[in-house]
Amino acid sequence: MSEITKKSSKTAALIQEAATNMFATYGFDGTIMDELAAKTGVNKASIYYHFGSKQGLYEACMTTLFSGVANQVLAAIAPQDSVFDQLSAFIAAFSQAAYKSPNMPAVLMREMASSGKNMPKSARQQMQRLLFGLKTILEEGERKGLLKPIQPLTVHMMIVGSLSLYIVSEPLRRGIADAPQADISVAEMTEEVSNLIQNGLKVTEK
Amino acid sequence: MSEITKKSSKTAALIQEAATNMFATYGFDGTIMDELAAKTGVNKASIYYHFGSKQGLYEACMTTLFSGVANQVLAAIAPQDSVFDQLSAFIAAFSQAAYKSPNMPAVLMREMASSGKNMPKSARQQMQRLLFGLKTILEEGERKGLLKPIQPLTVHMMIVGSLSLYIVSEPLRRGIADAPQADISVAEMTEEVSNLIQNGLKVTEK
Amino acid sequence: MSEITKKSSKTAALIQEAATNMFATYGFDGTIMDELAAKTGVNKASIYYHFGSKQGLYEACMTTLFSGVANQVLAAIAPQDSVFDQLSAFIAAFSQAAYKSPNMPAVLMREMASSGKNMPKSARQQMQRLLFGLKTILEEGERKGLLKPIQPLTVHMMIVGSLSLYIVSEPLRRGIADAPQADISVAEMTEEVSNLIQNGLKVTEK
Amino acid sequence: MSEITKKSSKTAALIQEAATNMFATYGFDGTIMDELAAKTGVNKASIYYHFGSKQGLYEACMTTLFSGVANQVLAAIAPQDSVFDQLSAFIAAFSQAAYKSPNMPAVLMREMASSGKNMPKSARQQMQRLLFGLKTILEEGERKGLLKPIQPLTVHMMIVGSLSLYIVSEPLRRGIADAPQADISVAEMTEEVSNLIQNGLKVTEK
DNA sequence: TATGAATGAGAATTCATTCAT
DNA sequence: GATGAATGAATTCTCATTCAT
Repeated sequence: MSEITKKSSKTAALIQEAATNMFATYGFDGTIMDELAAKTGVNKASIYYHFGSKQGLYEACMTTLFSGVANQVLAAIAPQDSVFDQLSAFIAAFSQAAYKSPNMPAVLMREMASSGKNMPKSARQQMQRLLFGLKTILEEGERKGLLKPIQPLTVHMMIVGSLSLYIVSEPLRRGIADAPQADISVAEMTEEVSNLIQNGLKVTEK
Repeated sequence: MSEITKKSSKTAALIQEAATNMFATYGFDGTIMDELAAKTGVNKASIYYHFGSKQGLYEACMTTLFSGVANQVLAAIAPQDSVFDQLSAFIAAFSQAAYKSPNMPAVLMREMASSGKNMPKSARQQMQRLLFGLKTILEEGERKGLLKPIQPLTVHMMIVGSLSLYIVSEPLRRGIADAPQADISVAEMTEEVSNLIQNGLKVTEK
Repeated sequence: MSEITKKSSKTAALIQEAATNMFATYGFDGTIMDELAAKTGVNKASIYYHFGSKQGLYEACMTTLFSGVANQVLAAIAPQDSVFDQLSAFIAAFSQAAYKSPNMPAVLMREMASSGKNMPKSARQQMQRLLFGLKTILEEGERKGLLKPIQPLTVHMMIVGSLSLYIVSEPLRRGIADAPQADISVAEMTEEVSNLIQNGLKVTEK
Repeated sequence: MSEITKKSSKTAALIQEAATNMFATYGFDGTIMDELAAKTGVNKASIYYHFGSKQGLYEACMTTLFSGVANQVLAAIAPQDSVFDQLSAFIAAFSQAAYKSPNMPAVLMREMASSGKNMPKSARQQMQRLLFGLKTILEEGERKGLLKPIQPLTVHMMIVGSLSLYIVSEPLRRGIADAPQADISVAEMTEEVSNLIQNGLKVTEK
């Protein structure tokens, strides 16, 4: 709907998947339509037939990508009862979603860096859904006297920022980390982030 | 010498400053030499005279950008005595550096997203210096029984990731945050991050 | 049969009408099959089904267009007795035909400008019929001592050129004419052309 | 000035000349930038460097073309004293200008056919200058009782339309004219047009 | 140092046409 | 007859880089 006229077809899906990878890896400007065509074995004109333009293709990719992540995370917190389980589930689900689809954090960081210049509204709204979910958890925790008051956005940025950065930097890290062996798995890192945030937020009764 | 042939001059400085902005805003591929020339009023050939190539210009920009940040942060923790003060200073200094030069987090996120494809070694080393500084603090804290054991990289990612994301997303945020009034200042957010991390890491004697 | 394979049908007629407009407005090269399809609501492949190719479509359009005009003009002079009435009728009929179907003069001028590159033979023959009709009138007038001798082609060009130019330039004229109020109706202009030509050709007895 | 930034250089002149020919011969849409580059031996990018876009190039060509013609014609009538000599000179000069630069009538007819869609304002103004010159002549003749009253636009169309059509159709004519030998020279045709118009306009004292 | 001009190698987009259903 | 999908071959335009002055 709107201008993103995604005509269903295997070809379109094939293109979109490959394009999402390329956009995540090389960015919008670094992604080359010829290469996408070559990579998918699809004629360049077909890409334009299905998506209208590079921008249109990008928007289709972003919308699908971010709605997928938002759905996964929100689905993961729904069945949880306690505030801490919800927080745990939120972080774990986001981490898993990002890890399984590392395109998302890559694209997210790039878009953030350019103030979302190319980001379609629909993709932005998915991020809003996530933030809203987190906000609900934090407010409930605060109301019940379990969590210290804090700006949801701060927590959101800490979760999304740290995990995205970590996952995205996996290839690069071997060069920055002081020692390769110091590298830890995403699971471990997620665990640490989750603990740190929960410890940091927990109301400590004296 | 190396490859970064920065012949000092007012022109070169002018170019580099504008280029840093453009690289941060549009990325390496999205930055166009013609536009840089137009924006600075400098002849395109002059840019090549001063920096050799787009890549050379980029590296000069990155090196300056990141060494500045690393120097600031490390200078800020040096005079601190207690582990907590050092941690505090680290976070505050990084936040201030990023806030004063928002090009840095933008470039950082972009580079992370593309696995540091265009990042010169010298710029990477500056990031390593930062991580090493943080590691030193955390290890000392752990040795003294003040901090829980944690991977320095985790903390690094939380600090750098959350603050970078926050600062960089300032323009975009009005669209993502659920309510504009929920937007908080960088100082407040930094404070919250600092508290949360210190609370989360502090060893709690029962 | 020939090359103009016009399979009659409502669809074909619809296409041809819209195509004639587009060819007249944008020229052969400027007319785009996709746009024609969009404008008519007909599937692009259908156009090819009915007309074989863009060139085939063009030829069908041209033939219809020019034979219509030639028939109208020749039918108008047939019932006239005097040479002057015939000349009058010729000019008036051409003017009316061109006015009712301004596609014709537009296409005519374009084709002339490109040496009739795309013009099918059948359409050219219609123009020849017109010229032959005019020639017959002029020769008869000359034989009877009523008209000065002149090349029929000269008169033909004056009639066709001036009226075509005038009719076709109606939209543009508001910009060229020195004053909008100077703009006159096609009928008036035709009248003036007719008078001027007849006055100019009339043998003046002393 | 304006957007038509014609950076002076031999190359630019070379390009513009060849482009004018191509635009006249093939029309705007039919003119291919690659061919122009090949024809001139100039790199394609140079064309864009000098003229910015195909449209920009077109506008530069049109402006030069039409101002040349207007200048020639107006210069030719200036030294004439009598109204009839001025009229004669106008027609002869336009004919010669069109004959020497047959690009002009071709382009003119094409532009008229598309309502001047691509015609820059500056080129239109040149045509206005011409029309204004003719108007001045006709009004003076009328005031002196030498010429019948007539709309200047009618005469303008007869002159420009007939001569343009004639000159432009030279190649095509062999196919339309009833007999090749009936073809007459531009000079003869111009003479006939000139006589016809002057005879037709002359006030005949009884 | 500075600059106007030039260019090779792309890169996005278009368009007439075809084909399977 | 009709249609969605596909495609090869252009075609316009871009961009980093170079060069002569």
